[in-house]
Amino acid sequence: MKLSTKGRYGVAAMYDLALHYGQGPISLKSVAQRQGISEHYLEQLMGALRKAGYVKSIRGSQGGYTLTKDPTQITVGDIITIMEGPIAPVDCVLTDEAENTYCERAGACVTRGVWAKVRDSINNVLDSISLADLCREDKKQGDE
Amino acid sequence: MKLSTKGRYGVAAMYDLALHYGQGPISLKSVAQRQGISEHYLEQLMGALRKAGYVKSIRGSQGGYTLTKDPTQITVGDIITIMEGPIAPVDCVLTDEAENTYCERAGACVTRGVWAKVRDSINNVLDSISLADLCREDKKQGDE
DNA sequence: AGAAAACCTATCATTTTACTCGGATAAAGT
DNA sequence: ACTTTATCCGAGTAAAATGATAGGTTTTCT
Repeated sequence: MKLSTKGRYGVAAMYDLALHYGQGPISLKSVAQRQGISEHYLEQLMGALRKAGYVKSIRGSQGGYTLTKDPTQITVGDIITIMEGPIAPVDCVLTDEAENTYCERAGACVTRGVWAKVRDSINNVLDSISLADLCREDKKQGDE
Repeated sequence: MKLSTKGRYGVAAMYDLALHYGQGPISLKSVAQRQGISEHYLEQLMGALRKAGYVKSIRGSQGGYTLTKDPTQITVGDIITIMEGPIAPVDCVLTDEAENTYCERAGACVTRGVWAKVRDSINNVLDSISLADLCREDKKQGDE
């Protein structure tokens, strides 16, 4: 039940972009340095976020990335879903309809209910936290 | 964020043992057949559960496994923890003290709070469901 | 004795992970 | 125009994890 670096790096990078929201394009080089991530690897991850429409890229010198939406409108759950696919502890609860595709036991499976509850509780947490929330948290720590 | 088969098989097997609790030793062969698991692989998994004290084994003909505690006293969280190690989306929240071991950024890391919340919400769900709960669920479905 | 079962160690094919490498393309400043 | 700074794109790759399988030993019941 571990998150891969894709998810962690994705959230770290998006959080970094949120901290600089409104300051023009931010280069991946600077993001990678601040967050301690391989720049080249991060490039690949940002491609996914760009295709999903969460970030916009500006090529060329002085280029970089910016969020396409306000940090209040992007949740940690959004990012994780893009980076790692739908959150689900087992494939048979990927969607509410996936039931029969993955398990012939179908409705008779009592453990399936457990995994669905786990999925929902994870999603509740992740969807309730926006990038803006993280930025607020950062500011609070800086004040101390 | 997927559970491995270790966790799933472990819960399935323990659930099977719970259904037969009080009926003497249950052979892994029968468990494996009912749950659709490789018998030989399941053997390895049961070793971990035995060492952790959740099951007792009786060797020889007519032997098998039994739970060491009442199904009400064993939670899904117990089993998953044995099979997959402590539940935590990232290593820096394995324990509340793991902070500094895994991340020099330590207290300044705002995402760490997110992972701790996810960890707690998963554990809340898993620790709240006992094997007895699953058996009750099974009976309910049988009645329909 | 013979069968059934747990127990133990080793090996292995496949997949996933977390990268690296090498370039192509694009825009800005000089 | 040229250089620099970026994003963009596809391939390759070493290491680890996963999900087993293989083959044998020991124990106990009938």
